[in-house]
Amino acid sequence: MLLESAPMDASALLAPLNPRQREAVTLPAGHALVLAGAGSGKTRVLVHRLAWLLQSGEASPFGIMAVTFTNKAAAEMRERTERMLATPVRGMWIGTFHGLAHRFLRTHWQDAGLPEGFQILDSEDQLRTVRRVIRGLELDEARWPPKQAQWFINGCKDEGRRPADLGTPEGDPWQGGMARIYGVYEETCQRGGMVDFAELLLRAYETLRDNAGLLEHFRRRFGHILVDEFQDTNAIQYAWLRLLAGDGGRLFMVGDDDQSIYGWRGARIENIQRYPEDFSDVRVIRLEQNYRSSANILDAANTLIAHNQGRLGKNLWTEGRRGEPVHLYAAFNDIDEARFVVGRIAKWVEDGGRRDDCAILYRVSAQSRIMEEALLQQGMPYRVYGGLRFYERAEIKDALAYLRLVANRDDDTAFERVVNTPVRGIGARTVDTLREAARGGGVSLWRAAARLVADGALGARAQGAVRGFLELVEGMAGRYLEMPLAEQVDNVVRDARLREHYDKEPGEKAQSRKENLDELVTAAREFHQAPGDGNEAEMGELDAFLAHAALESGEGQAEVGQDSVSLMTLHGAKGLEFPVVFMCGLEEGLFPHQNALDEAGGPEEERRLCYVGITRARERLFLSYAESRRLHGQELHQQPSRFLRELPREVLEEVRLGGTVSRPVAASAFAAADGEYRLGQHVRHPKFGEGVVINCDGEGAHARVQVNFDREGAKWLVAAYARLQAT
DNA sequence: TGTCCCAGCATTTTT
DNA sequence: TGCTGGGACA
Repeated sequence: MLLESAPMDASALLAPLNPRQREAVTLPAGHALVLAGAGSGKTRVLVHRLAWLLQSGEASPFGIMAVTFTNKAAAEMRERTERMLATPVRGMWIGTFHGLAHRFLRTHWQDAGLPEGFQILDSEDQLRTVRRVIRGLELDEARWPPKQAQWFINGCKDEGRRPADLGTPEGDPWQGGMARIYGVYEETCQRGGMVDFAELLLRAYETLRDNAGLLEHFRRRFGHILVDEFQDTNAIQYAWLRLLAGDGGRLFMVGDDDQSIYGWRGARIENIQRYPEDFSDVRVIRLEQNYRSSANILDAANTLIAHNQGRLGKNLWTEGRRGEPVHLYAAFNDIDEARFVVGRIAKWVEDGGRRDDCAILYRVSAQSRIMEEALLQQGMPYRVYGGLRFYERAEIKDALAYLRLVANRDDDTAFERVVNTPVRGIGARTVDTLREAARGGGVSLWRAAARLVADGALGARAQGAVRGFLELVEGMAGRYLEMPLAEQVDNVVRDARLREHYDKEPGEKAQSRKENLDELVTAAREFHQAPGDGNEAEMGELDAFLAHAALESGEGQAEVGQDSVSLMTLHGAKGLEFPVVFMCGLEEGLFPHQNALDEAGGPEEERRLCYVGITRARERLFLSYAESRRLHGQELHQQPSRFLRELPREVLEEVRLGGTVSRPVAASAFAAADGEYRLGQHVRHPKFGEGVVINCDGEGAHARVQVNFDREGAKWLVAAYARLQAT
């Protein structure tokens, strides 16, 4: 690694920090909670803390563990620390919860009760496996939706519960059924040597808990444990940290309860609240000075978040300028909103700004399309974050499934994925037979298939097809043994005839799929196993690559390289910042989202999400809502979001478009209904003339009537609540 | 066995 | 409105 600077001495290391940050960085050994507000230098404190521990001799790299949630955050922390110390840091455990748990399990697979070559199931693999289990149990998928079962299983694992812990489910058939599915799923995974994401954490936790020697070893080793985004930890992650810390360890937790937005996937905001109670001697430090946003933006954020109850409490402040007011735009509809946003970006660029400076944030991904259309129309380059990532693409997963079978013939998920991909005449009927045999014999699909072929128990056609498949994979396994990884990947694509398979697909898809397969070979060529710390068993190259693919699903979209606008969900924006931010769709039901409003704690989490969005902005913040919006092919008329009312009037400024307003068009209109309307009823509007009622919703004052007006082929949007008259 | 069409469904997402 | 998965059909 190339390092440009000389190592800093301790005072140089502390020089750029403010007093609070410095206090946190130089805390003496002991437990700490750093409440780091948005833009207060959270990562900086973590990195400096690492560097300080190492440089002051307080700890050796071997004695430090640093945990994050994303690979990106882990990589950034490592890089910045190494740059600061001007030397690569060896032996330190730095990574994601899942990555570290995986590392632990690879070394201690025997203690964990896993086969040496266990494979990682990503969410999609897990869902397929769950579905297979449900079908195997001959349960009705409508009553036992695989998605919900997956949710149930992961929920249990996140809480540390095994099927045996669920008790006898008298009186609750739903819970009983789910528990049964969970139990069989667990057996299936264990038999196939498959480990899902939640299992990585739970298994690592249990192994440590039940193995005094191991626990003692790791407790002695890691004198310092640093945790990023503490507010996002779930029950098992926190339990694991507490277990590791024991009596002697030191937990250095950094987080912000106001930015907890992952409650819906198991994050426990309570962890951050109970931590000072669980350990008696926790030093709490608040970082409240913000280096990112203008005072107006901070005022908006502070006032908004103050509406939440039970906060640990923080108030962001800045020495910086007051800045522009926060702009608010009330759009007629979503198209108008998009045009407004793009117009403002164009203006920013005209004035010398970069498109890179601008981010469009929205609550649901479905909102991106209308924005994309507007951007496209203006020929403005943009990049949508999120979506399918590289290792999640079908063609990549197909190729990897072959490799997984090469590595582990008992991997049923991989088997099912490619047994008939490319089509080789093994249809649903035959696969059913295989499943039945596997279930009956308590063996994997591979073994069942091998036995059926050997016994000649299949029909002639199926017999040949299945034998062909078995021989194909065995052939691969035999030949690949001595090959370097990249060559194995290259060969698997050729041997399985995947390119030919995708060629049959219509459109441009085939081309991009083939390019992705080429890219996979490149990825394999460039893949280097993360260096261990010398105490670990070395993994095979193929196993390591497969684990890498599951744990780091790769970028969503290749780097564009050119100056472009960023589009992402509010969740996706966490941790980022932009000079210009547009927060769109501030409407009741959309943001806060209706589904969240129906959940306990949902409204507050939505507010935190809004807080996260606001605090992404450095200079200029635009909020917008639409009176009417087309979503899922339905015209929606929602009230402006409650969050808008909760913002301080003084910092808001409503944007009015000068001159004639060009009214965007839409197919229908709503009206408040004084009288009673029926579907199909003809009505008259003073301006738009004759129309037909196509939708009635609600009663009395809350009633809404949707009317279709058709005038000379043109379609019109009527401002909401126009008066109608029955004709 | 493989393909095509239509019904049902649609927060947020990392590992 | 646009995708997915299951069932009907060739």
